[in-house]
Order: sequence, then structure tokens, then C-alpha cells
Amino acid sequence: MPVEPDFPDTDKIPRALLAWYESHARDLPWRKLPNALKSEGAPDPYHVWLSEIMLQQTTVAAVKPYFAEFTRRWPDVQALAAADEADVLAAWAGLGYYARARNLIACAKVVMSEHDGRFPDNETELLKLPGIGAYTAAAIAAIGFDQHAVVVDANVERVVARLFGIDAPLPGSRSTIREYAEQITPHFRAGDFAQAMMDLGATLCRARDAKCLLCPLSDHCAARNLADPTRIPVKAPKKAKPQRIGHAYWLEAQGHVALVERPAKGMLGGMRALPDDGWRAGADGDGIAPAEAEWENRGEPVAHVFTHFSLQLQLMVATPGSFDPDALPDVQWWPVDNLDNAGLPTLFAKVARRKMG
DNA sequence: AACGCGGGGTA
DNA sequence: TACCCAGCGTT
Repeated sequence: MPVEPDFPDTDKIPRALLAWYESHARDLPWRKLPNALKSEGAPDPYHVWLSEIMLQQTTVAAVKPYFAEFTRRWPDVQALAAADEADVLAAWAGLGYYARARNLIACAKVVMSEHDGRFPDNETELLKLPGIGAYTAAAIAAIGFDQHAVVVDANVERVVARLFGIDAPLPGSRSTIREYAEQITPHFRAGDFAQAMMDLGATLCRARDAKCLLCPLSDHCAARNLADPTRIPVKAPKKAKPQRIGHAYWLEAQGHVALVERPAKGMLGGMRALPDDGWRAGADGDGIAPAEAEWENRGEPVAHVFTHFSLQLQLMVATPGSFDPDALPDVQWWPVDNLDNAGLPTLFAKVARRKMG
């Protein structure tokens, strides 16, 4: 039986959490800590935005090197808006969910053209920008501008569900969880509170490991009294992943390999890639090569797992002495010795490694 | 409301 | 292997 939203400890929760955060905040590149030791003033909204987009469904460890590289190459939103789109997509390669990179560019351009190069400081306006949804708008408003906003990500969902013993399954319980999150979100230090909730979820109140003995909120927590606090939140069962097979084609002539640019919509949209035979989530590839050549099987298929299907991708290789460029007008002939800089998404980077041995 | 969309870390 | 992760846009 969940506790009512007017749970008497709703005021104690943010205070206990913020006190814990003072000494346990993670030291992250995009963050200005509240500690005097590290305090450097307000965070740069550009850094907050960039990190939030990169962190969507992506772990902190994966984001760190990308954040460093992006801020080095494009130090502000003006630089990013003026960047070559192919360069930005290539720099994003390996991070996944490539629509984020396309929306990142679009958002930077809108901020320049419609907001005078400054990010809006409120949720409503932030929500109108490409790639910024309910979570990210709230996070930027709170963290970047210290605005009151209820920030609910997967960490907050888990912490709140456990605090109030919400055992209805996600995603159906999302609106209920949000109501409780509103109850405990203070009207001061909004950014610190949001980040403290995320740090608690990332370091103590973890999905499969609840370190209740170390938790500053355990006195206020319903799940604390369960035999297994990690039973909450309950999640709906996942659908099985289909298994797909397909081919990728390595066509090499005179030290160059044929790359294509994938369609802007759909999987790996807009990314450079090897030609393939049309495999997708709903169907296997047709085995038809992109051009007439002496194709040879090369090694075992490369195994790769996407969100919604698994793929076995067979590498096919042809290396004619010369090749008529007009026969494949849409390909870019990329120097084989510079393939590391082609910005191939991980699937095709794996296939290229198979080829290079 | 459900689905499509990457990839790496972790137990 | 299975699950998880600072979600968003489309249908």
C-alpha cells in the first residue's frame, strides 16, 4: 500500500538528500559541484545541454570521452551550429541513437537563429527545441538555470518508486511516480536536488543493488523494509528480439573502399556505412550485392545486438584492380588507411575490423 | 500508448 | 545471457 503523497517526511527527504550530496556528489566533467573546493560558479548551459543529450539512455562512462571531444572541437553553441554536419555525425559515431546527433545540430541552429545564441532558461521554451523532451527540458532548466522543475529520469523513477513503495509495473505507474516526485522536489536548489537524486540512483539505490545501509533516505523509505528492495520498480516483460541475417559489402579498388551514406531516417540514419543487402528489424537481407564483382565470403558473420533485434552480418569482399566510379554514383571512395576517421557506427566498425584482421 | 532507435557496462 | 542506462520522436 503506497504512502499518500502528503507523506509527512516529504520535507525531510530533500534536506537529507542535499546534505548527503554535499559530500557524495560525483565529480563529472559537465558539472560544477556545490562544494567550495570545486565551485567555479554557474554551469555553462551549453555544457549542461550537450551532456544531457549525450546521457539520454547512455551511461556516464560512455559519454565522458565524447563530451571531452565535442567541447574541444566545438566549445560553444555557435561553433556547433556552424559545424559541418558530417563532421558532427562522425564525431558521434559509436555513441548510438544517431537521431540525437541530427537533433543536436538542428537545436544548435535554432538556438543561434531564434534565441540569439543563448539557451532558453525555462522548461516551456526548452521543450520546443529539437531533441529536448520532458526530461531534458526539466534537467536543463533545473541544472543550468536553477529553475524549479521536476526532473524524472530512470534514476528518479527507481528512487521514488522505492521510497513510496510503488509496486505497480512501469511504464503504467509513470504518472503516479511523477506525482510523488513533485511532492518531494523542493522549491530551492532545484539543480542540486535533481543531480542528487540521480547520484543516489547511480551509486546507492541501483537497479540490482540497493545499498540501504549507506542511504541517507532509508529512514523515509518504504522499500527499505522489504526483503528485497530491488523488487521495486516492477517492469513490464520485454518482447523477444528477432534474429536477423544480412550481408555487408567491402568493395576496394586502388586503396579506397566504397562507403555509402545511409538514409536520414531509420536505423543509423545519416551515418556513413558499408553497402548492405537491405537487412532491417523486420526482414533479413536479400543477399544482393551493390555491384557486379567477384564477391567472396570473409570469415564468420559479425554478431551485433540492437535494441529490438539481433543481427548476424556476413562480410563479403571484392577487390577488383580498378572500378568504374560511375557504376556506383552514390558511394564515397574512402582511403582504406584512414578508415578510423570515417565515423562508422559500431556495427560497421566491427565489420571493418573483421576485414582488416 | 506503443514502437523504433545503439551501444557498452554489469551481475 | 539478460538487464540496464541523465529518453525522444513518430505513429
